[in-house]
This record gives sequence, structure tokens and C-alpha cells, in this order.
Amino acid sequence: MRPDMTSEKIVEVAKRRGFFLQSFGAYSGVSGFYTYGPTGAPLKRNVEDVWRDRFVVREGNQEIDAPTVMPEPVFEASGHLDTFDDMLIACSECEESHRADHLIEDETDLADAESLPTEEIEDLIADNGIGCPNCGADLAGVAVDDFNLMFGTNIGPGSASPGYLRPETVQGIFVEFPQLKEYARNQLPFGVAQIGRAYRNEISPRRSIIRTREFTQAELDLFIDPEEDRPDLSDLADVRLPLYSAPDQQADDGDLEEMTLAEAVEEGPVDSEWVGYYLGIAKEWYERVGVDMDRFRFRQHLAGERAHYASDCWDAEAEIDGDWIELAGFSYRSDYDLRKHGEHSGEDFTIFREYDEPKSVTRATVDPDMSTLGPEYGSAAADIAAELAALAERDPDAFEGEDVTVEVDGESYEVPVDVANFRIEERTESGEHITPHVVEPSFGVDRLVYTILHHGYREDEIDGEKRVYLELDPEVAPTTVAVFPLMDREGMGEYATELEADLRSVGFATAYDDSGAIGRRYRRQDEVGTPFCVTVDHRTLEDDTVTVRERDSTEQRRIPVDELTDALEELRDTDRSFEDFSSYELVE
RNA sequence: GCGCCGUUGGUCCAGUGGUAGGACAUUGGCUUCCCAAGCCAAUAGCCCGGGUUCAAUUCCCGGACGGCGCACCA
Repeated sequence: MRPDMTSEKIVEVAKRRGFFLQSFGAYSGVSGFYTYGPTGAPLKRNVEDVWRDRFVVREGNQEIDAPTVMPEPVFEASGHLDTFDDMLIACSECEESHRADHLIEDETDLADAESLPTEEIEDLIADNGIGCPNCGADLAGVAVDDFNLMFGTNIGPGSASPGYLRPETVQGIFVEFPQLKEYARNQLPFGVAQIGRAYRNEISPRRSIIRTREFTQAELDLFIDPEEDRPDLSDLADVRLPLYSAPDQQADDGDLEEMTLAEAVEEGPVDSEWVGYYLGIAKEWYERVGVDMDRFRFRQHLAGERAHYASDCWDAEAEIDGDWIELAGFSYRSDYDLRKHGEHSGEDFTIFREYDEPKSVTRATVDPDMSTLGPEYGSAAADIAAELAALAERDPDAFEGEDVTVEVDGESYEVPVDVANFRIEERTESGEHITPHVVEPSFGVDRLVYTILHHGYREDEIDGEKRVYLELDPEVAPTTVAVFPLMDREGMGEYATELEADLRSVGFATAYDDSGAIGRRYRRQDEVGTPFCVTVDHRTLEDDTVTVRERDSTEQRRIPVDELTDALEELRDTDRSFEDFSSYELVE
């Protein structure tokens, strides 16, 4: 890490000024849980609102809000029950901790040790004489600790219905797909977003709100027809992307390359144009909320790093004190999740895609006469019927003779063709069922809040006095405008109080402060990133003008009170900056 | 989960085997008034449990929490 330890200052300011603090301090705190304070909560909420504006409203996507507790079958289907279940073994000699399942996979032919129960893992380690990779000590007889990263609970009384706190918000979208597709009138593509909490019982939470046990994700799942749907890149083609591709990461002198979105998708390292589409939107969005683009990049996952379902995966990363932390993941998840939920639930997770022209197809079908098969074959009858249907599709020629032979569980059965009711049918098909593919941009909100604070942290000097301020965009700053009376006398206090109430009534996040010297009040607002301070002074009482002071430059301009609301709204909601208000009289 | 280091007002630190001091912040008063001025006063603290001791914030053990390293982070 670099000597520039802004992180320590951020954590200090965060606690002192109410951005975030470790939770449950009265009970000595619990690792990995944080509470957002009076400044942090609005900052976070504003970030979420801006995300919603960009990724839901402006993209025409839908938003849902699913439960955080989900029943076990959801995670059997998603694979989390297996893959979030780590088996750790600690060497009794050197005390190094290892993944027990990985040791077995390395030392034996077993490829999927992860799914075995703990006792079998212990036996396998003993039977194969597996030793500690670090010091070589025999690990036989050493206990394997079962550790599931999901928080478990019981739904209702007793333990008959186990549930888990969701380890990612997205499963709440996937499981409701059969209904969500109805809301989208069965038309692809459509996107469903969710902002919410997710939970992981991390072994070792670290670095304040960067790695916690409860965190907020903003995720979008775009469901597409992989053959038909293409993103419209026309507005984004020229967006420049800082890309750190897998080959660049593996090269000795590899560095990130900047290229336009069009280049990156056409001949560059971004495989999926959908992923590219969201990289483009995300880059502009991160810039909008205050991430320093000089400390920002998209990093491609290395082959071994990718989840089993993802064909192309990129992370958005920000640099914090010399370390790169993950802000978001962009993955092409193919049809993996919907297919799994379809298989496990038996529900329909497909979409019906109509052909341009209805097709006439000939198809071999069977309609087995179960009243014959049943008495004849007993419990095997159902399987035989299923196999007949499969065979008809696979190899219609098998039905040419008097009898047809099918194999079920290693047994051969001869079935008369007329009992199978084999037919070649001419049918009109107007379309087919497809399982949509999923493109998933997934954002970590807490880490982004942290990055915004970190990248916005400034120290400078005003008239020889040190100043700390946060350069937060007016769109996300907890307070947009603070109102001060220069002094609390001669009616300035009353005037300022009313002015603040007026601003609040039209929707501004405001603060009021009449305590101490004016300079001190400016500094207080600087430290929580309030972009504008309005001061009521002697002249206000005469001509109804106030001074507006901009945080970064500390420049002040005198603005008539009846133009104040419009000016502040422009400053907050548009690209116009304080410099664009130079027609107003500069103070001093 | 392992190892090293740490934990003293809201924040940042100093210090001690006989229960503590500063700076900043906060609140009130006086003064001043457009960038942390000054003066007076007030509020507020030794992470928790056990042990050693006449006496533990201080020494020892354990725990919680934090930082860093290892491992983990589909």
C-alpha cells in the first residue's frame, strides 16, 4: 500500500461526521456490520436514486423488491448450497488453513469433492495420506470445519423448513421469472432491477465498509434472446473505456489500454457486445457520481476466476490507496440460472419465440397405450413410455418393424409398435420455447459510497488555514445547501430560518447553522461535502439578495432570493456549474 | 480461522501498579463577523471477563473489536 493513507482519514471523518460507523458499539461491536449515519444514509440513498435513474428509468427496465430470506430449494437450484459451503482444514503443525476439498481434488482423481459430506472428506484425507501443502505434516484425523458462507435460519417453528439470507440479490429476480415474463408481456428483451441487501457470513470482514457481512447491491438482469437481440451501441460507441484485459494482466509489462467502446467490442477484448453496452453506461455513470476516472478501470476476469456460468466477465475497479477494489461485475450469465431454476422447480422458465413465418414440420410422435403397458410392465411402464417418446424423436426408423426395443435401467423391453401408437405427424409450429440468456451488471453500493468519499477527499489551505472538504457531486451530496445568518441579530436569524424552510419545502436537502463564526460554519459543511452555502447578511435585509458560496472554489456570488431556487436546482440537476453563474456579482 | 501489532472523552493522542492529561470538536456566556480568531465556563474517557496484588487503566491469561499479512472472497 502507498504511504498515502487516505483510508484512515476517511474512516475518521466518516465516524465523526456520521457517514458510517461500526454497528453495535455499545456491545463492543460485531465484525462486518456498519450503520450509515445521518450523512451517510442520504449519500447512499442518493447514489441508489441516481443508479435507479440511469439503469431502471432511462433504460426502460422494471424494478422489483424481493424477500431477503429465501427457502433452501432456491439455493439448491442456484448452486449456492454447494459452492458457498467451504470445508476448511487447519494443519495441526503449522496451523495453515486449507480448503479440504481442494486438497483432495489436487491429490486424487475426484473432481467434485466440494459436494461430499464432511465425514467423507475426512476419510478421504486419511485414506489418501494427504499432507499439509505448507509443511508436509500428515492431515489424517484432523477435523474438517464445515463453513457455509450463507446465514442460515428456520422459516416458521421447528427446523423442517430451512431458509437462508440471500447471498446475492439476483436470485430474487430469477425465481420470479415465470411471473416477471408475464409483466413484460412475454417480449424479450426486458430488464429487471433490484436494489437491496445481501448477506455473506464472511470468514474475515475487512477494511471498513469494503468487505462486510451485510451489504447493498444494485443489480440488473437483462433477459435477452441470444440470437435475436443486439444492444444499440450508437450513443455509446465513442465512450472511451479503460480496459485491463486478461492478456494484459498476464503479460509481464501489461498495462491497461484505453479504447472506444466500438473498438473494444469489434476487435478488442470485450466478447459480448451486451457486456460492452453496460461497460459504456457504467463508465459514464461512475463519472457522474464522483469516481475519479484516473483511478478507475475495467478488469477482465482471468479464465480461472470466472464463475462456471459466465462466458465473459469484467469488473469495474477503483483504486484506493494503491489497491484496486471491485465496484461492480458485468457478466454474461448465459441461460444457466433460468435453466437451473426450471429444472429444479419444474416451472416454465422459458419464453415462447414466434417464428417470422409459421413452419410446417413433420414430427415422429408416440402416444403409448398405457392400459396395455401398465398391466404388462408394472412400475417400469412410465419409464418405458418416456423412453418410447425419446426414441421416436431420436430415431424414428426404430419403429419400422412390428416391435420396437427400448432400454430402461439396463433392461430391454419389446413393445409392439401399435401399442406405442407411433405416428408421423404433419404439424404447424408458430414458434419455439427458448430459455433467455442473462446479461448482469451487478453493483456494490457500499464500496461505491466508500470510493466516492475517498476519491472526493481533499485537503487544501484557505488563508493559511488547513481545510478538509469532500468534493461530492451536488446530485449525491447529503446536504445540497446550508443556510446561515451572518449573525443571529437584526432579524438575520429570522430571515435565514424562513429561507431555509422555503428551500426545504421545495425539496432541497438543507442545513441551518447559526453557531459560532461564519468561517467555522463553512468548514463544517465542507467536511460533509455540502456544495453550496447561502448566507443572509446585512444587505439581504435591504435588497433581498444573499451570498452563495461554492464549496470547492470558496467563491461567493450575490444572488437575489427570488432567483435562488432556480439557480440551485440548475446547479444540482444539470451540468451547469457555479462558473456558469458569473453574471452574478462576485463577493469581495 | 491462523500470526504480528493495537484498543485511554465525540475525534486524534500522551501517560501511570495508588483510577488520568492535552489538542481538536461539542454546549453555554462575552466579544468579533464572510472562511476553523480570542477569553471564561461546562459536558465527556482508561474495550470486556478472569488472574496476580493491600491496590490493575497499567502486569499475566482469555475474549471482543480494529489494522496488516496468510487463508477465504461462487
